[in-house]
Amino acid sequence: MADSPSPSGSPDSPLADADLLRLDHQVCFSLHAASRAFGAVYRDALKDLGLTYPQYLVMLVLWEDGPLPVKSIGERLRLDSGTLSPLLKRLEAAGLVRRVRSAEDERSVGVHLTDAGAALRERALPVPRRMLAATGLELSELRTLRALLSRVTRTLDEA
Amino acid sequence: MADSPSPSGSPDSPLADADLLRLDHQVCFSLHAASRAFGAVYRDALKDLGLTYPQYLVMLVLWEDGPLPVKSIGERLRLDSGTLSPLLKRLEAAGLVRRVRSAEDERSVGVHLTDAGAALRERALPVPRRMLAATGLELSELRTLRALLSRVTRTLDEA
DNA sequence: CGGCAATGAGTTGTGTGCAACTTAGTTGTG
DNA sequence: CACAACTAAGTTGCACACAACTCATTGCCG
Repeated sequence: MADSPSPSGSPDSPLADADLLRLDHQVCFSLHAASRAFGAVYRDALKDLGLTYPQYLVMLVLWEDGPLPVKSIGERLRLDSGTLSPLLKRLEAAGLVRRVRSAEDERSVGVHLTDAGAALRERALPVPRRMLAATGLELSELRTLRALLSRVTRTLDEA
Repeated sequence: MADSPSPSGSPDSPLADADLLRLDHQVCFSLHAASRAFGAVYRDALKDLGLTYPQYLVMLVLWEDGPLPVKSIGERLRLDSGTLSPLLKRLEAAGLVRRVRSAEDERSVGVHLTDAGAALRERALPVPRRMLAATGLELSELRTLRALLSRVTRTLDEA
């Protein structure tokens, strides 16, 4: 993963196919690898709470915005029911969440925090600081990273 | 995913826990989401080749550096044998790869491209350009992104 | 009103990703 | 040489992630 500068001339000149190929798979692989590296550190940080990283993301959404239908959680986290249904079932089995069929629209299921689920927030508070420290990035770099990633995701989703 | 600026004052001042929490999960979630968004576009681009994205990464390594033991592939892709063994078995079943037990060290298994595996490279060549275009990023931004991600991964792996 | 497309959740099947373990082969040390 | 420590692959079990599907409910349109 060393920084191998392109062999082809000046900074932003048109690149040869071979260089493009290398840059592409460096970027995509870096993304893939970074995502999994984060996962590993989160796994460790969340071990005591009994949460996986995707479960933690769902809890974050619920801690911030109270009871939500499965659909809305899926929109925020970019996840479909095929992923969320079993995940929420596990959170319910762990006693952190309740699922309530909506009265107005019986297709919809609202996800509510239990007392235990709400209480877990306190124990989760130190996690972000620990994660940010583990990245070793400056705040400005984090913001750059977030902005680039958000933009890429938006663009890719349109295609 | 809107850019919600921190409510707490100046650019890089110490942030409150609540802001940190938000920034943390914005960064980590962005990474997670971007990785999956890439996966979706790759899935489409690789459909015709009959490869998944992780399988494509393995093929890229083999196309670049010829026959390699499973161990080396794992080091480059940051994957362990638990992931690689079944993946390689599928590539072998697809006729793209052969696994050969090493004679010098019988613990080691070398992964070799078959003729079909080597030939597949031609059909994979247009994929990177298509992916880079789909990101909508400038070359300089791609380089920034790659550099940041590589650094974060390295730092996280040390922890 | 009746029927039919659209919607929300859930299920099934495949493919990662990783921890924990097993198996077989190798190396270092007394 | 013997034997413990180590190493490379593979296996097992669990939890995503997503495509493709089912099922029930809702909304719309003639």
